[in-house]
Amino acid sequence: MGKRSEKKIIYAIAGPTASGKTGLGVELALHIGGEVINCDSVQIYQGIQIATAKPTDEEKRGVKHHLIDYVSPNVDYTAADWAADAATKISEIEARGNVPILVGGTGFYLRTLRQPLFDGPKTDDHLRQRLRAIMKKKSAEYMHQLLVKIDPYTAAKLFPRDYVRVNRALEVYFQTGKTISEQQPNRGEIPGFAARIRLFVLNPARDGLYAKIDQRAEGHFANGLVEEVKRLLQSGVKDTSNALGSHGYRRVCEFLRCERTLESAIEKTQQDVRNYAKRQLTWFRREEGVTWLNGFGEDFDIGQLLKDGK
RNA sequence: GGCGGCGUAGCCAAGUGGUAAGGCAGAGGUCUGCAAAACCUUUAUUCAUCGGUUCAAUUCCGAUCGCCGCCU
Repeated sequence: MGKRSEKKIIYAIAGPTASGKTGLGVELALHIGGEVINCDSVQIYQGIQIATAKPTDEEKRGVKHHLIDYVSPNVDYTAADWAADAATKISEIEARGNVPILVGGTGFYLRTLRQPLFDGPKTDDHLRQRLRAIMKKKSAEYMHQLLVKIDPYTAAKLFPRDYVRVNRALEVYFQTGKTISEQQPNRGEIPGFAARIRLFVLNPARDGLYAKIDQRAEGHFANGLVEEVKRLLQSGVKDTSNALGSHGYRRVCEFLRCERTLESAIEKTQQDVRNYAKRQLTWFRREEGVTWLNGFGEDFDIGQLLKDGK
């Protein structure tokens, strides 16, 4: 049994937003008896629907979907959380004799699954807020100067204004008493299934992709995105949460705070998503073992893909 | 028809008689527990066109074209 399972493939379908991952994933699942594991950092949240392009029941076509709609939007979920949850789902699905299919565009999550993060401390929200407060009074550069004294090696590798990473390095030091640079080499063990992951990345023509993104974002607003955000805020979701910081939501929150017009919220959202799609492509270009699919998901025939892959 | 203003990269826009700020978009990149985040790099042999003055013009002068405003 052991030898047999070593050969089983785990599929992953990634690519920029609006490239047709969802449809292709379902198509593949129907073809080979698969179950989808969501690999999108925002689709994991419950209650945020309209602008996330989560598959509807019709789109799922009876295929089981996991790690979707299952975390409260008040929780700040992380890549490490996802990697652990995804690993569990993979073994559960395979135990059922089905094929796991990872579908989503969060490259960092996927990488975390294949190459675990260093064995570091969980985020300490209190500490993070305190550091952020200091930064607000001083500056990002000030935090970087702090890091220069604590961990010059890491400080040298980071841009002074890249406060997300600078602050994490600071957090790790304050939490453990050891610098992040001395701990980072201690990565978690690569899971046994990692080598069985077969990664496809969709890559449609840029112009067509951008056009689709613009159209999609406009549709989200037309379908009541603003109302959805109002409901979420009323139900107690904080506008500082990761969930409401995502595309569309972030700009609607600004609109509701009267910081921009509705029209500019739409335009800015379109811009955000286009820029994001470009970054996703940059990410996957550096990822190991990618099979590129030059087109939208609907441009490919699964039967043919599987044949070509052999 | 007359008078005035304007014409700088895909867009917005600064500027000076001495050899083109900045922002956005675009492109490329970074990424070890916020990743739909955060950050980095890069983009005009050329300033509507033609001619003149000058050692030197995008900057001054003239003409032409285009746009805007006002007047008749």
